[in-house]
Amino acid sequence: MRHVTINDLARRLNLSASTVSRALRDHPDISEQTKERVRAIAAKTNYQPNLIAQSLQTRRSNNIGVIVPEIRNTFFSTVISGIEDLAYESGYTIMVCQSNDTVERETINTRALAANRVAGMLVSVSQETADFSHLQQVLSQGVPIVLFDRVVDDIDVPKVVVDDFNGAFQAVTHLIETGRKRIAHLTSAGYLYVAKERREGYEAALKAHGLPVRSEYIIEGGCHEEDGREGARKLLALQEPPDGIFAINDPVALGAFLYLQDQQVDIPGQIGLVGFSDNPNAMLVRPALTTVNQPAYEIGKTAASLLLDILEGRTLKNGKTITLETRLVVRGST
Amino acid sequence: MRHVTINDLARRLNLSASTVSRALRDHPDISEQTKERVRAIAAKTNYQPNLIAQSLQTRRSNNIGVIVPEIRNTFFSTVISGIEDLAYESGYTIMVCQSNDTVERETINTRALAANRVAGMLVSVSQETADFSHLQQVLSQGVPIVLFDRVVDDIDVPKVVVDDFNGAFQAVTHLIETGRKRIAHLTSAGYLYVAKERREGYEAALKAHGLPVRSEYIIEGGCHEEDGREGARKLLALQEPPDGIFAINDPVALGAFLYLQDQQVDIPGQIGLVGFSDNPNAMLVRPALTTVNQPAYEIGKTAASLLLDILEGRTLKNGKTITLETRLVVRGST
DNA sequence: AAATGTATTGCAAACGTTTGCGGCATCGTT
DNA sequence: AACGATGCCGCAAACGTTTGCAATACATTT
Repeated sequence: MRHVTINDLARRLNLSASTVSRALRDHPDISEQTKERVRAIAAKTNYQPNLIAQSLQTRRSNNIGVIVPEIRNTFFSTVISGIEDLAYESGYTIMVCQSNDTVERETINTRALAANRVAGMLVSVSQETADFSHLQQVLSQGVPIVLFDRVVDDIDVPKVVVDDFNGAFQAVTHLIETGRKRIAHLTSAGYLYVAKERREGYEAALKAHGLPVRSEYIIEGGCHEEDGREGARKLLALQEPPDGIFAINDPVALGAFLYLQDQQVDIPGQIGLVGFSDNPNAMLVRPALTTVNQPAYEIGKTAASLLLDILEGRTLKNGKTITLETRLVVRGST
Repeated sequence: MRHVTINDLARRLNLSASTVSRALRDHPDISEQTKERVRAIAAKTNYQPNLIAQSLQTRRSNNIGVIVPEIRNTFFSTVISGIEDLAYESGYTIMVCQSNDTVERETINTRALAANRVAGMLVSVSQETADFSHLQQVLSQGVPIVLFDRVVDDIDVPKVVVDDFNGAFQAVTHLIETGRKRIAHLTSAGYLYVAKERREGYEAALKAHGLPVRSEYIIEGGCHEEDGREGARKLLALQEPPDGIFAINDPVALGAFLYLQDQQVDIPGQIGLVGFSDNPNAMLVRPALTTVNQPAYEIGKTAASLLLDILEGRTLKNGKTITLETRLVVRGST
């Protein structure tokens, strides 16, 4: 009813703990015969090395921390899936925290992970995060960080992002090329890098086609479905409603979609709609949602592999940024 | 550039490590004055207790392991969300693993978590799992387990499930009451408890209304969207296709939905369709999918609270089963 | 004045590993 | 026969904590 230790094995075999330890790690100093004996009894008693003790001794850990705004949200859960798959292959375990999009909880999470002495962290910052001292503190303790998706500029670590600007540019260009002239943007309040990039892509596309950037067409809200509903409501209430909407992500786009549908607005006839992420459920609505594909699983794998490179000493911990390609997926909503 | 330890603090204050330790945990033996000094320098140097060392010493850990078939899959990610929220409140961190529905990886995961000396485990078994020795082994090491959703009968631990039988019974009854007589069931091959229960609910509802259980109407496949497509294809190919379909879960139902729609089948006119889980995207299709609501977030919270009860000694670790209610949500697909 | 009590601190062992170093056979070499 | 080399193993310290016990200083009581 208790975990069997290396000392238990040593006692049963009349050996010292050090010999058992070395035998288990196949040290050349130990004779093949005793190695056999040790392995046999280890298997028989279901011995499992205490990674806690091991970590303490070797000062290295085999788990990595992950912080995301929220675990439900299929984008992030898919990223986590990618992270876990790669971590698993490399013998790491992941500790997952969610910030619920508050800096406060994000800060507590970083502390908890640091206290747990994770080997490194993968984080996607909260919507509120404007100050990065909690991340700097982690770095100053020698714990490497890799940021993904929700990255921040002012911190020199590797980052994995998609080409948000270009994705947005393509999306809005597509709306324009299909004949829309009054194009609105549903974005999020806060300091999000992705929001900034996508908004700039939106504005650049308008300008590139000689269209004005109209502030009443830019609605700042949150990142969830209800924010999309709310944004669509505001847009419809304008005296000159838009004929195209580019949403910061698919949940927001779907919220807008459902609201517009409720209001008997014809999509794509009256208003064309484009999302961002290519969540699986973007294909479910009718007309299906045009969106920008963002390879969530790949992002997770890439971020994890970047971190593992650092942990295994294959690379430095400084800020190269990997930008994954986005791809416009045209469907019925435009 | 390294973690500051209790000894560092002791040295800087000309105190012993024990005094610092006691001061930090507010032990009455220590004078208020030195407590202040210790707290001050701890804050200033950003001291964080090494939980690894602490765990080793106290032989207790503050992280709990979670194993699910797959993290993407909104049902499980929502459950994890619930688990994390509750764990966070109680000062625990979660280590998340996915089995990808194989026993092999599930077994390795349990080992890894056990080696990490988690305080307890929350697991939803894989589709393949028929042998539970890996779970028994964990239990025999004194590590409590709580099963959720994908539970197994032959193991005496607390479990959190929904009333699968009844949910299925309601769903099929609803199909019958809306006039269908040839009702098919898309289920999964394997040993899944939930599959068994739902299938029994399906059969019981048929019998209760004097309808025959026809084996050609029961398609065993997997749990994903593509399995739903495939199942629907097989059903349509029958010389007497069904007029109602009850799917084991929403992904499968949506796969069937999309296939039927492709084939110009009228839903609900020609075939009525019911899913299980009430994923958010069940509302997105048109007609919206009738489904059985399964409170994923609640399941996570409940399972976590059960485990925490055990960990904090508020209850025993034996097998009470908590059954959460299911609720039929009638929408356009029936 | 001695004894007792109280407040505050330190010593040292322990948790389960890993690892440098030294010890002791056994063996082959000269 | 003496020597060094080699093979195999154990001692002990260390990782960063916690905690029982002892130690010290001072105040209080009889």
